[in-house]
Amino acid sequence: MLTKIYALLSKHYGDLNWWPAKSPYEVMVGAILTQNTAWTNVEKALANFGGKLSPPYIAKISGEKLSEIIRPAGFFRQKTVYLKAITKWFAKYNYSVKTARKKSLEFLRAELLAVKGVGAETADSILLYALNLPSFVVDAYTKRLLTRLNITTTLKYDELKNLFEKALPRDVKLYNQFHALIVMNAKEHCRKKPVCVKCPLTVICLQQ
DNA sequence: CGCCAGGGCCATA
DNA sequence: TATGGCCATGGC
Repeated sequence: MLTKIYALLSKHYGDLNWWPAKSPYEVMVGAILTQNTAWTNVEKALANFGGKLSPPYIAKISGEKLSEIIRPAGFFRQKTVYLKAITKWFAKYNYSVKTARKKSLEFLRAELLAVKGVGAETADSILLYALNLPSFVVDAYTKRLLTRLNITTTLKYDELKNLFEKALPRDVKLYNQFHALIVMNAKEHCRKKPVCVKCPLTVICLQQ
């Protein structure tokens, strides 16, 4: 079923090439800023950096200034702490993705989960979209899709993640594209309507 | 005006 | 383990 969903979405939307960011570090920052927050607000916060967004900059800037910059993204006090924390983690690898990738996916995931402000989804987003490692990302859109298609309603994060990873080839490009497709599809269609007329998944919806 | 958005932390039972 | 309160802005 998941394979079919992927095929339908991919055929309809084509290659999306996520994540919308200029650098791996910007992916990390975006992943934290978008926690329970509309992406449009994240864009405002990112724009406030005025092109100065970099690990050393975040490392040295004061919490007060950082809070002002990211204010539009909401939850700015905690996210200030989180950004400092993820940057401190990245410093262990000299702010280098190449260096970080010398460690295993499992090791890095455990490290990320130990960072304050980094939960399962944020960790997987960073692993997949910043470090290019095959860790499937489950988010609110993913859960909503599976619910809408009556596939599952009760599975927890790791269970959902395993569901996808067992059903699909362990491939970074595929994980990247699939999650991007789910987000794209979710943003394009009303989340509450059970019937999606113009949705590429209509074929599946009508089987319910 | 109320609802919600690409979560996660923490206290409590 | 599993709920619930909390965090905050901006679009609709």
